[in-house]
Amino acid sequence: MATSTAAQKRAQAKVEYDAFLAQCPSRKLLDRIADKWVALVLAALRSNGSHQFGADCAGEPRSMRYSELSRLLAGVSQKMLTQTLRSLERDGLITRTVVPTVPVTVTYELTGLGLSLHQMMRGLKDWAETHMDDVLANRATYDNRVA
Amino acid sequence: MATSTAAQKRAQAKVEYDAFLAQCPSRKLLDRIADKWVALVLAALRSNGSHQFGADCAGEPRSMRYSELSRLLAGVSQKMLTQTLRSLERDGLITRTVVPTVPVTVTYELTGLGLSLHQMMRGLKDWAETHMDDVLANRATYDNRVA
DNA sequence: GGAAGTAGGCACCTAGAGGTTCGTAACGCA
DNA sequence: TGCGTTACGAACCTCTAGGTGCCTACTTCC
Repeated sequence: MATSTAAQKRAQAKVEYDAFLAQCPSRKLLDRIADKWVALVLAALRSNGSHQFGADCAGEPRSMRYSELSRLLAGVSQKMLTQTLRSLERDGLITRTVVPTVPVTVTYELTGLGLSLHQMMRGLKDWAETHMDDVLANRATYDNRVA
Repeated sequence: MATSTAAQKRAQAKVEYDAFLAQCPSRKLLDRIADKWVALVLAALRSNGSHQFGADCAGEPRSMRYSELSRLLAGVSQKMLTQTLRSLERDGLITRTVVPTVPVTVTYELTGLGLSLHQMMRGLKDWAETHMDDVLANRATYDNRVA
């Protein structure tokens, strides 16, 4: 039943392309850091209590408690914080250590890998801060032209 | 009615933090490049027909036709391709030029801004390629410990 | 003359990201 | 005695990014 050749070839190409994407490391990385809170957690663990996204980074990575992170990233729900921390730990980007005090204390800290990732994110941040205004300006004029 | 102080203060902090996030340029950039096809389109416009994510970039940015992109990024639906291209054009990252031949021809090309963004993305890609294996290895051992 | 290409628009549908709420167990504090 | 904290787990709910399918006019190839 070689009904359609062109359509079938497209479908074939699509499958192959999807397979290619599924194993592309860059894509995996994008999926990782695009999680809403990942970047924030990374930045927080690198900071010392300030809210600014990357305006600190002076000194070595800090270890932080769950509740401390929760307060710092005020917008995060407890569920998402837990989920994000777990996934980061799973990927070896942070370490989780439990101290059995009376109310259990859990601290999180960046690993070397996490640190290097955050380093990379700073490059991203730099680009954002230097070019994002242009982007927004372009967007505004575009919208005006259309509207 | 100062019923609850602690809970209210948390709510307050959350609102402020959300407002802070809403205007954070880094976050806007992340939202931008995390769109499923943005990175692929950028890479495609920078390539010359190869599928490899960034394995080319030899030479100046190419201009590409809609159908050409559609074939190259085999997995993308027409809707998403159109949508992605429009939003990229809106942000001044690519240009769209219509040539009124008999079947209208539309070509897309990277702008300087788009080019610099792609440059930044390459840094991301480099990180991915050097460190992603570690991440995946960590993930595997973590999963084994738990399961 | 039907299939295919050219560049999309429009409407509907679904899976999953992320949020909300509730509960825990043991303790401090007013 | 009842709220607050510590670090979550489980159920439930919502919203939207992204996918699918169908449509257009016009043309050209087999």
